[in-house]
Amino acid sequence: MNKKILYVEDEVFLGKIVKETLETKGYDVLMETNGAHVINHLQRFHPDICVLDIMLPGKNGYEVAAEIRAINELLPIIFLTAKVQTEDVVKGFKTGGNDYIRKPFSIEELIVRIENLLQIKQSAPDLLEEEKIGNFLFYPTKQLLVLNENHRKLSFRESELLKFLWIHRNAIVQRRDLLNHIWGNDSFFNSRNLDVYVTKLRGYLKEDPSIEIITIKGVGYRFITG
Amino acid sequence: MNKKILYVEDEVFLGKIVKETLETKGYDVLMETNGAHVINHLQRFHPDICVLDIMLPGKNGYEVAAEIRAINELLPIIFLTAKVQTEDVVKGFKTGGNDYIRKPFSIEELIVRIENLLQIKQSAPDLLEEEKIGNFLFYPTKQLLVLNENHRKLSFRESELLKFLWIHRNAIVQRRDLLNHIWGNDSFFNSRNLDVYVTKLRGYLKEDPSIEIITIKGVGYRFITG
DNA sequence: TAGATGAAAGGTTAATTAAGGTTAAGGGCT
DNA sequence: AGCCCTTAACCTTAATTAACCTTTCATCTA
Repeated sequence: MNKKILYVEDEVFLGKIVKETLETKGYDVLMETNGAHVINHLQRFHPDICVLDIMLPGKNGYEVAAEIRAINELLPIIFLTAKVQTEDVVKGFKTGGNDYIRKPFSIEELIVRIENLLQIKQSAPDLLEEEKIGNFLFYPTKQLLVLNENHRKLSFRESELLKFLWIHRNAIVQRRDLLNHIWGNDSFFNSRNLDVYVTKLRGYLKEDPSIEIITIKGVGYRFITG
Repeated sequence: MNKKILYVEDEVFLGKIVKETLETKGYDVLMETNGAHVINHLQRFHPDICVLDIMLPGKNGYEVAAEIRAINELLPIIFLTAKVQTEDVVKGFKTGGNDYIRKPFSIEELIVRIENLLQIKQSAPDLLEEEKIGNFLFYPTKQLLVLNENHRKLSFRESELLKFLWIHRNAIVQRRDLLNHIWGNDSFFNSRNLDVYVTKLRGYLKEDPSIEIITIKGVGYRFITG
C-alpha cells in the first residue's frame, strides 16, 4: 500500500514534475491547483501527508492548512514557500504546519522531508531489547537506563531522544529532524524544549565520560560514544 | 580539487555566461555544444555532475542522458529546457535525470541545485578517530585537540577548518573551497569569517613550531607540517 | 631602478548577535 | 499529590560582523 500525498500547487508545470518524480519513488500523488477544492479531496483521498504551496489563487496555503487541521489534527503538512520572512514561517507553524521548504527547492530535498515526516527511516536498524551505550544499559521499550546498580526510569521524550541519538550515533543529527521526530514539527517553541531535554540527558549520561553529546551550533548534535 | 561540471548547451551566448558564472563559483566547467560528443568527454573529463540542455542539434538531451546512465548509474544529471510540454519532463526523469530546470532560469537557481545534488553524493576522505598532527593529537569527531596534558575542545567550525587543512596538508587550499565547504558559499561576509577562524587555529597550533598555516595571498592557504 | 604610494588582501581584536544551556516555575493529567 | 511536559527567565558561548591594523604587491615617480 503506497503512501498517499496530497499536493497543492498552482504552477502546473512544476507540479507535474514533482508529481511524476514522487510517483517514481512509490507514492500515490493527487495534485490540485485550487486551494478551495482541497477539503473535498481530503475526505475521499485520505492522504498520509499534504504538501501545500503557500501562494495559491483564491485560498492561500495557510487557510487551507487551517481547514485541514480542523478536520485532522495529526496529518503532516509541509509548506512550500518563496517568501523568506520569519513571519511567514511563524504563521505557517501557527496554522499547523509541520515543516516548510523554500522555493526553489530540489526534489530530493522534498523527498527527504516527506520521508522524515512519514517516519520512513532509510536504514534505521531496529533497536534490541537491551542496548549497550558506553557503560550504560539502555532498554528502549522499558524506557530504562541502567548503570551498575543504578536504575533510572526515563520519560517518553527522554527515551525517544536517547533512541534517536543512539541510532544516529557518531553522525550529525539535525535539530530539525529531532524535532520532527519527537515533537512532530520544528517550530521554535519546541526548539527550546529540545534544549531542555538535551540538558537532562547530559545530566544522566555524565557518569560515563566516554559518552558525549556534542553541540553543532545552528545545525544539531552529534552523539559520541567511546 | 574543484568539482567538475559537464555542461551541454547549444546556445553559445547563454552558455558562455553560465560557464563563466559557474567558474567564478569555483567549478571547472567543460562546455559542449554537440550532444554526440558528450560520451567522449565523459571518459576524459570525469565530471562530478552533468547539466544538459534538452534541445540539442543531432542528439537530444534525453538520448545523451540515457548514454550517460549506461556508463554511470550515479552521476547526477540536471536537465535544462525551454519546452513546456509535460511529456518531455516525464521523459526526462524516466531517462534518469535527477533534477530539472525550466528555461529561462536564474543562474542562482542552477547553482543551488548543483550544490544540492553534489552534496548528496559527496563524502570526504575519511579521517581516523585519532590523527597525529605534529605533536598534537586531533580527534575529528570529538572535536578535540590534545597537546601533552592540554585538552582543547574545538568548536564545530574550528574543527572543520582544521580537518580540511589537514586532509589537504602541504597542498594549496583555495579560500573559496574552504568557504564552500565550511560555510556553504563564498560570499564576502563569510570570507572575513574565515580569516577570524584561521587566526584562532594559528593561536591553538603555535605551541608546535613545526606546524604552520601559510598564507598565499589572493589564493588561499597551505598547511605545513614537519 | 630604488623608493614612494596606494589599493587590496588578510590579520587581529573586540563588539554584537544569535543559539543553545541551565534552572526553575507553571500547568495539565492521572 | 506526583509526574511529565512546557514555558520562561536568565546565563554562557559560538558565530558573525565590525573596526582598525599590517603586509603584499602593483604602479608611479624621481
